[in-house]
Amino acid sequence: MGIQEIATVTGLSKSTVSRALRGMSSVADTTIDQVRRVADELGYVPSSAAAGLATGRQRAVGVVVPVIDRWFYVKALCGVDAELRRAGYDLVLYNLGGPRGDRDRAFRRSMLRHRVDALVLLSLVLDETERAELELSRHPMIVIGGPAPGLRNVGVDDVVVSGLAVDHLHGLGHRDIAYIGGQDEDGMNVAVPYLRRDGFVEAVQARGLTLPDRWLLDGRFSFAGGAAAASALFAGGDLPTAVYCASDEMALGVLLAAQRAGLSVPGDVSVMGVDGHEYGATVGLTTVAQDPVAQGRRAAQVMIAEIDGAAPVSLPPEPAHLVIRSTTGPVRAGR
Amino acid sequence: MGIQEIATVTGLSKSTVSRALRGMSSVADTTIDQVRRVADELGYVPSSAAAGLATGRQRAVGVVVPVIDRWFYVKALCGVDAELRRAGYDLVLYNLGGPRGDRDRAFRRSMLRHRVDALVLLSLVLDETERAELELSRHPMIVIGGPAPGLRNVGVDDVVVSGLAVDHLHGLGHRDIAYIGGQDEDGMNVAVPYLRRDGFVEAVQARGLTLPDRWLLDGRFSFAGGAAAASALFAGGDLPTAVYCASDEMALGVLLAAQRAGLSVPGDVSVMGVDGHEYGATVGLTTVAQDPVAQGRRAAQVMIAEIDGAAPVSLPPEPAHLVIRSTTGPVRAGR
DNA sequence: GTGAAAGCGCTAACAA
DNA sequence: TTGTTAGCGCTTTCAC
Repeated sequence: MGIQEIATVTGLSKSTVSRALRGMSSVADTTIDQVRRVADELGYVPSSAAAGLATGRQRAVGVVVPVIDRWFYVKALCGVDAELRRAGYDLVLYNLGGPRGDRDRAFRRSMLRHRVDALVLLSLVLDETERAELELSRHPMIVIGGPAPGLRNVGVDDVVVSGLAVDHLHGLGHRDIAYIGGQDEDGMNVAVPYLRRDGFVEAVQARGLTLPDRWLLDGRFSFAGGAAAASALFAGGDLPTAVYCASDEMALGVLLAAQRAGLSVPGDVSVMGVDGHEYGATVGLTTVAQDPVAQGRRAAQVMIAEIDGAAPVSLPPEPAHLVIRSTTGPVRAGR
Repeated sequence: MGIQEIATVTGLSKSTVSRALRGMSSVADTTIDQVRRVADELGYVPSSAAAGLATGRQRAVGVVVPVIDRWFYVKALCGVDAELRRAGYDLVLYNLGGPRGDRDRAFRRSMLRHRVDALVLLSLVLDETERAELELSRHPMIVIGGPAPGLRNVGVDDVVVSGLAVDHLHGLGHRDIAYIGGQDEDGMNVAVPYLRRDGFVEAVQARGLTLPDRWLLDGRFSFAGGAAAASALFAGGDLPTAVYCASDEMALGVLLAAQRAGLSVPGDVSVMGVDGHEYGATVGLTTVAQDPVAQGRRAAQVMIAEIDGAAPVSLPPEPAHLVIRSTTGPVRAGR
């Protein structure tokens, strides 16, 4: 049931069996074959605890998420997972469980238990204590999503993202553009919403457009929130000709609200989002797409390299690009 | 940096420190306090590998998913996670990576490495070899979602689910009901789609309704698939008065298709789904809701109990209930 | 209430 | 190419 059994059955020593099992080149091919065969017959299952204890490497990386059920996190998780799987690493998922989750305990209790060799933090903002605690653990770590003080991150440049969106709308002749953003209370990196909004405001002002306060709306980064914000917007007088949403989910909500308000899209109002959510493709939503799966892969690659001793690298922003579909169009003559 | 340091600093023995750290009652309270204080000062972090090796318990459970980015799996994962966190267990995520993922390797390589004490399989159908291999590992295991041969499962009764839907529509006067289902290629338990469809066919026939083949459509369990199937349906002549979808995502697609076809909902056609997807609430989708988070919690509870030696229990079906919103209504007079 | 010592199953020098 | 010998950091009898 352990390496020892195989040793006695084959008449070899534990060490040779261990080496053979790992296919080390210093072992005779015939020996390797024999050991593997016997291992199979015996139904041998390696113990990662023992291996980990002996080597100090767990062959696992931890992924820390503020909450699980958000489009971005799920996609990024997929990417991290794919890369880890390729490299033969296991993935330990640490969910902070939202703002009400007991982060402290989660931190000490598990993440630091030497159970993982590196940490990928999804869009996470840590406070001082948390950072200090993690630093102590000397794990390589990286964050995906918004920038985090003192940690490297892989992610798009959110200011640029908003610039791309405004470019597109402005190019279509839009001068009256509303923004729906806000904060995702359950834990999106607080920086991202600000960056997208600031990028928007900047871009709009750079083009000399006016931006009344009532066109800066809060959609809580959710479908329902986007719908609610847009309903309010559409119910008032003085409509914008375009609505830029800081996420596709909110934009989908805006589309719903427009339909309910009897507004045609893009006839009466153009709508666009950010992300590249699957639903967007089928409803024809124009968006600034990013690739969170690729970001996840990238982060995992970097972590694996550093576990293997590579020097920490700094990372350029990930690409984001405009995907023009059918929810944006030229501003209607007469408006 | 280990238990030994604490021992030398406090002048106690390794064993006492170990006991104190775990708060065992045979240790003097003062000693416990002292040990804990010193541990904190030293920044002690326990090694789960060492503890696992010594005890044979990893305090971790594995969750195996066919793919990650599906609503149901994500929700169930949340539930499992919440319960594990409560109990101080870690969650190791094994993603089979869809049908093209190299399941074999995934199985042997990681899942069985004694890294976890139990396994929660999400909506998974295993082949003989896989089952045999897992059985060998002697882990407690359970599946969430569709029934799986030879394994316990927690999940709704999918035949009943479809019955509830047909009940509702029939009660509104609908006699011409189409069904959109199909298979989710990327790995949903193949049994679930069949059960929902069979439940539908059964219920419809029990009420003496006719069901032409062309009203049994394939929506691939996705938003885009539902939209495509419904577009085809709405483009033909001889419309049903209601469409029952085996998932909310497909139903959302149907809503989109109806809008595009110029059909009013529920005026021209009633639409309903299954699941309880968040988006459904904001668009007003009638559905048969289930609670995958609760199912995840339940599965995790059972696993934890069995790790602690509880006898395997068998589980009653999880509840599912009709949520009537605004996409279903009485069949229009004259139809 | 505490300590000494023997592992848990593997890897990694160091020899041979 | 293979074997010997120590551990990795913790838990757990068994004594005291």
